[in-house]
Amino acid sequence: MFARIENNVSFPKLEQDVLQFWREQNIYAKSLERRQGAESFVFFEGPPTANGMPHPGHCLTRAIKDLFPRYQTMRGKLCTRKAGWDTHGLPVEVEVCKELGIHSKEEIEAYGVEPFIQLCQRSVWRYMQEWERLTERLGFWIKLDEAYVTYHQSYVESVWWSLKQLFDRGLLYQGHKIVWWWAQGGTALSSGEVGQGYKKVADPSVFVLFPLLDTPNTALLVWTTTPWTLPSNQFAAVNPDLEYATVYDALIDRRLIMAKDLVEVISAKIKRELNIESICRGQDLIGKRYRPPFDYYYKTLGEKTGKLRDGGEQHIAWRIAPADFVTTDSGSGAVHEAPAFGEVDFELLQSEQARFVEGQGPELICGVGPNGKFVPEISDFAGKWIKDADKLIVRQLKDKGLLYYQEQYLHDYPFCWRADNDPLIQYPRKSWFIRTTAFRDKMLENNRLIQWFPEHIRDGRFGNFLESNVDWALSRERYWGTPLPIWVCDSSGKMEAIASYAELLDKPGVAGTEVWEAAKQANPDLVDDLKVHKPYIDHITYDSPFVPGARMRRVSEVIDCWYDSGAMPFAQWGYPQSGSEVFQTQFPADFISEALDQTRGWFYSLVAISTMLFEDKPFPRPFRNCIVLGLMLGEDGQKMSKSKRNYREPNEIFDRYGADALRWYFYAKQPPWTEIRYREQTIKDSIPEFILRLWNVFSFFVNYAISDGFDPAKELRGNLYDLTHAELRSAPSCRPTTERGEIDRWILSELNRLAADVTARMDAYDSYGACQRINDFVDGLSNWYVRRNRERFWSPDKESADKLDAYWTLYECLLTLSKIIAPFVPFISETIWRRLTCDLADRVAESVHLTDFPAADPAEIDSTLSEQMELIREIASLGRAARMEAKLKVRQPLTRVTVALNSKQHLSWLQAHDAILRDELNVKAVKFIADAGEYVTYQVLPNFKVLGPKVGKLLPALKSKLGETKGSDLLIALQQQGHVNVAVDGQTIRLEPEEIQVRMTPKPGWMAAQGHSCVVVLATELTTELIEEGIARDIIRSIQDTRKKLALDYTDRIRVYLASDVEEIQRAVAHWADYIKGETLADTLEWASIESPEKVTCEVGDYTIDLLVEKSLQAQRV
RNA sequence: GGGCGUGUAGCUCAGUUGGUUAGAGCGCGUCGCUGAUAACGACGAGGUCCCAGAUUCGAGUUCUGGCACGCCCA
Repeated sequence: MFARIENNVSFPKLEQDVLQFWREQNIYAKSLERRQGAESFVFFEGPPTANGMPHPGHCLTRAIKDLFPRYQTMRGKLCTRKAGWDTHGLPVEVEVCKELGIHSKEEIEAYGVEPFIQLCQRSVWRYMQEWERLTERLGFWIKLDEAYVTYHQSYVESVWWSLKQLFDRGLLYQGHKIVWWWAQGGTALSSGEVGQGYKKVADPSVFVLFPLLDTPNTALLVWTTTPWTLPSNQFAAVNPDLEYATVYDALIDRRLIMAKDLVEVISAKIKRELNIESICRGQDLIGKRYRPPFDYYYKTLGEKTGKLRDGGEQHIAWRIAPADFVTTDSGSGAVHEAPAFGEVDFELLQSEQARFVEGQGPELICGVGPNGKFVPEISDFAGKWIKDADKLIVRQLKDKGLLYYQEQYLHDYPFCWRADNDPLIQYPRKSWFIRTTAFRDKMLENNRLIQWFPEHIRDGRFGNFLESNVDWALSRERYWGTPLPIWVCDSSGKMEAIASYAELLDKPGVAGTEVWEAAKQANPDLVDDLKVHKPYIDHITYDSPFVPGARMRRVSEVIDCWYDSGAMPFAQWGYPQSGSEVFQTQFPADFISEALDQTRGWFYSLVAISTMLFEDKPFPRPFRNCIVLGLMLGEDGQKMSKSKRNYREPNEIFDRYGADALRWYFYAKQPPWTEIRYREQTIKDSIPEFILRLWNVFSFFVNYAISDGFDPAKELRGNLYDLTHAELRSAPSCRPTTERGEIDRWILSELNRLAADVTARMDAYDSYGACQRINDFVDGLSNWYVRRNRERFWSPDKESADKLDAYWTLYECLLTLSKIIAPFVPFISETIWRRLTCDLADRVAESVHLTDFPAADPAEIDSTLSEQMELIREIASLGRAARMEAKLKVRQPLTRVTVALNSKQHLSWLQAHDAILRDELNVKAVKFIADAGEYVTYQVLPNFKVLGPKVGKLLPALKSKLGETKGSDLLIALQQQGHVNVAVDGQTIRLEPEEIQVRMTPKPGWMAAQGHSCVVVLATELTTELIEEGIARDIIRSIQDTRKKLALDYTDRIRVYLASDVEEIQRAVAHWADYIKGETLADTLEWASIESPEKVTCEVGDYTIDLLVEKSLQAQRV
């Protein structure tokens, strides 16, 4: 027998019980065992960093990540889910620095790299427990105890192996990267740090003359805001698509070239007329040589030329180059290029280099040292701090007659966030790169095969990013990260890559391992994985294979931690040192999901690495389907922020509303890729809207089943497991669907349609659509099936086939539904399943998560019945609307409603089911009519979708023509002839029945409501009899209300005393006494004068009546 | 400055290939039910679909140009 449902259900409490059950019975492990040998559904976990508290955004990611693996597991796939943790990188170092109260690299070095990385290693687990607790509490099933960890030796070695592949294939190279550089601190800053330090400052803005070599007395007018970069000038850039003017400046007797659109602006600045002499396109200026303002480099390299790739020869520098970033927003339309001090400028250098034969093109010129002071070659300013040199440089320009105009320029410029008087400069640093550009087309090709949700990511954000791919700057001059596994010969500079620690130890003459050994001896608790990290790994050297007597030493850098996470498809298994077999079966992933910010992060690193390493695989894209989650905002629509407290902590949400409420909110309130506003109220709402509604149906079933002794366990026979329809049929009293009543067949049909629809949508990764269908079904189950069938459950005949049908039908609905919703709301579904099967515990799946996802049985689906039921629900709804309009409450019986139908399709079915409408609308009769000319006017409209393509421009004319014709005449003609001819603009159009649509409008004077497929008309006249019956029902309602206020049990019998002088009421009571007594379980119904303080006064129609209700003694004896 | 996205009811959001009454939930209002009861149901009001042009017989939906907001990159 089922256990009674407690009155005050607490979902968080239920969830705790479920969690305990899952833990004790290892349900997750069993769900995997059950699928051993089955086809895989591969899921990759994008590793989070556990050095910060998890917040609601992480809950969303983890909820989505849980949904599809659970679903696919129930669908029969084997979906192992290996957790992972991202542990390297700058954020970890920053956290540790904060604790130590230090900032710069010097301070880290002073503190000691060895203790520093030991702190880093411990710091990454700081919030581990919170993460694990949240993961479990949310119901995210993943193997936490087998998690991959990016600092583990096996993981690092996998990464090394992959880098060695790239190195050996010539894809890993050293080059320059322009970084934001803090000269005083001697370190590069991350973009996040740079973003923190912008200030508004005034810098010099100078217009400088670059005299052209081959055009006499003519100079290019060049603009810059950083005079200190002029000595390092290599090019001048113009936009080839802009128009440039040659103007004559009489005052200095020179011709100047500048953007045509800026002539006026500049003329206004210098306050004199500039006459345009000629105009050309920027394209025509490309290649012209000029003399730079300073000749520190020009004097040796100025005449140097190099061979071009496509033949010919050209000067390597100091000529005009094309650049589309040049605009006419400010300046002169020509820009000075010092590639050392700007990223776009550096790119320009690279594209120039690319035009030359290897080794013949321009080299980077950098006249400033890492300390921000000029190098000795810049003899006039050597040793000067760059900003201090600005003035001197401008003065020199003036002396040389090259300064055309100078002003102050107000703009935002980044400063160091730790020392806010130190300006940052863009500065070239040696860096390691991966030649990803060589794989651009392959990556694009792979990208095209990925299913992105939403779709626009593919050609939008991600596709664009790939299109404009630049080589991956891999190295970081930091401490806590995967060391770059490259050793350099200290004599020849030749290099090789190492794939594992063992390989390193096998090298001839290896030395330096004692540093690690000593550390381990001093502190045996030291994690062994640290031996492949800085500083220990840096001490390991070996004999150079290139130069006898020389040694190989590791380069100092670590790598970008995005490379770590992008390597997870193989590194999580330690491949290829171990895990080859499992890697083969677990690549690529069927499904991954992260938020939008991972587009250029994890999604890119996965695609890039897999494309480069697994070219030979038939399927080198690392994942097939990817849901890109929207960003989550706080309650106020702003970014979530701890300090603003604009969101409630996940743990509090779990305690107040439960994990299911949160999950349902994530899945059912919006598609996952939209921006989500995290609102506590909306999370709370998912309880009454869905979870509680479902629970009420379940509780209704259980409580009645208990009182009626309906006990499936006693009847079910044979092999049971899933309690599918077929298994339920083993019970003798469980009749075939075809033998059950129509409403049972209807809800079972809906149930099977639901299973089919949810399967289709989930297979297409449309979780939002799936939830909408589930919601619709639960609504129909609760507000139509249960409501329409309550009386069947109350029926006193416990053995009647009809009553048993009702029980079996509702039982099946709840069982199947619990399986369908299991991936979404795993807790309540588990509770419902287990309580519905409590007496079958050893004969069926112990957990709903160990069942198969319900398969729809097409034989159970009756789509005609669905349509019919929908229609009758629409009619009932329209009838209520009409009553509302007429201010006739449902308690007042009426003689008749008339339903005018658009189509006769379901007429006979409706006629056979008028009892439902009589009951729902409280009327004595329902009349269906096809020709409702008496009540409505017909308006005939073209069927636009069909006629649009057929008649095109005539459509508006046809529409008004149809409007002029009397609708009912047209319809009759159509019915009689099968078609109708309409003359429009001199043409005759033959209309078929399906080419028109009919709209009915109630005629004035009737109480009617109009829907899509019918009009419902109310007969509003009231007879004495109807009024009396209405009064009786009012009285019943009042008595029931009083019963409730007296807290009577629903089986208690009562005595009722009434007092009223109104004749109508007295007549009504006399007439309907038995009915009233029956409905209210009253033994007696007497007129009396009531003096008791218990007396209640009720409104009945236009009058009032006094009532006294007493519990009947007789009843107490029963 | 560039790329991408978003803009629909008081709020949160749907709206599939263009088709003529633009939907849901919450909130609000009115009413009902009282044997699912610390529940439940019905009905209603509420919309210049950001703006302006264009394409089309027809645009919330397609195109162009704005505006606002967000994210990423510079």
